[in-house]
Amino acid sequence: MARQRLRQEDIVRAAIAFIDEFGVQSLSMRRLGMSLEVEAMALYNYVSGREELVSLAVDELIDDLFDDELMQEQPASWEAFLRFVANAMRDLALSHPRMFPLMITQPPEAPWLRPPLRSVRWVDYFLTTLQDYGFSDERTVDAYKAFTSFLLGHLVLEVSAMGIDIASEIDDDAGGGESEGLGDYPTLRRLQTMLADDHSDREFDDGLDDLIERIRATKDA
Amino acid sequence: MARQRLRQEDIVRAAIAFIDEFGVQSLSMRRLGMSLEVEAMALYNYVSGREELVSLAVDELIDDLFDDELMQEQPASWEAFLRFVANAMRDLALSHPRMFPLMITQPPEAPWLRPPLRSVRWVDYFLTTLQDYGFSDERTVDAYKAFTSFLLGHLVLEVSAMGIDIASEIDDDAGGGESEGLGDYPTLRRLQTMLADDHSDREFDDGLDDLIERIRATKDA
DNA sequence: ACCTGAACACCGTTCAAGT
DNA sequence: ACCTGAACACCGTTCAAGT
Repeated sequence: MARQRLRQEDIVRAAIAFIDEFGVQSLSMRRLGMSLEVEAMALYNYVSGREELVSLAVDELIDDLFDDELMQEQPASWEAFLRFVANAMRDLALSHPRMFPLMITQPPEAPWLRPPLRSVRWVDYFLTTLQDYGFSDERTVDAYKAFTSFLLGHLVLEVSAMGIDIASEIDDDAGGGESEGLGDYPTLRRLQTMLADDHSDREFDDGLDDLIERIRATKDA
Repeated sequence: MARQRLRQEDIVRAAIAFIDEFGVQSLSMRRLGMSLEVEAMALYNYVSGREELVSLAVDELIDDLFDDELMQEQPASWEAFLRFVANAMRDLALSHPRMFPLMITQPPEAPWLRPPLRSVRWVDYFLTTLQDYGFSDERTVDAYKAFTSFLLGHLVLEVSAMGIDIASEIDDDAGGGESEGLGDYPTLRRLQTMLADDHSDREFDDGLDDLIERIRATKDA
């Protein structure tokens, strides 16, 4: 049969593709094996089990982001750096909406690694860069905390608004069922279209501007 | 045997207790049945399946928060209201750390319901209250978006820092394994203790103060 | 009306056996 | 060294049967 040797990375990438398409709940060792034209049990030569596989999938995505986007060029300022990281992470979240909940939900390597920046390599790079731009230790840590908290809040909301059901592969009732039974909630009914208006891009940029403004204000205080 | 009749609410509360203790991944219909001294298959008379059960568990917690905390008294100002809701939600998240990821990860009733305020009743009440304090339509919606995004960011991070593994019931390697292999990351190593310092309470309060300040600044603009 | 027990089609994972 | 096939202990869910 001239079967090619499996490699852990191929398995992990297949898992990411599978989760992107069908959701984690649908990922089984047997089905993933099928997609790789191998018996499920062969996967155990490369990963210790399903749990580790999911964890590796998350790590892979985070590492990709680091390698592809960041090591390229040095940004011109710390503001540009924050914008760059924020937008790269946002692109990642929006292009893998079924993976993103796992990124923030899997336990990080250490409790002081805050999602979605969840690897020592990443966080060290982030902190070092800020320090290179003259941030003190205190301000570096403050900025890291404010930045992660901002990023997380926005991205979870954006992904959630995509209506992805991380649990099932089929949406029973897709589409924007509008004002179903909102009769008892007049305020909600009146504001509904404003709430549904999607200004994610602008909200994200404005929030980021705000954050940068606040960091700037305390940077040299 | 004088078996008591099951009720859906008892099943849902048992599911919450089970998830709190062991995590969602450990919840099975058979095990939950055992904890209620009933065969698993009896549960299907009250819930359509495991998926609905988890969804009901999330709703139950959100409803509890609404009933227990909010309907009590009218707060003295919109600032007091926001603080009240924020702290109530934070208490809920911290006392059910294994449920919280489900609250933000389950698809909401409508995509414009932003977690963790994920019920029409809740959101209508929130919006109505702000309007009672003189917020215009635009400012109400802006405040709602800023508030949910703030709350989500902070709470996800706090829960994540608790190191809860939503996937498994046993932590292989619990405890604060400190500076394992941080040799290649000097910045991280130096800032590690500052990062690990838990100032969640202060960060939350400061962030909330900030948010309220920003909302105040635009309220009558 | 509600619960049970057996059954079905799946899981994750182990392990002896093949090559 | 790596993959397979059978096996084990579990799942969620259906359904006929009991009471």
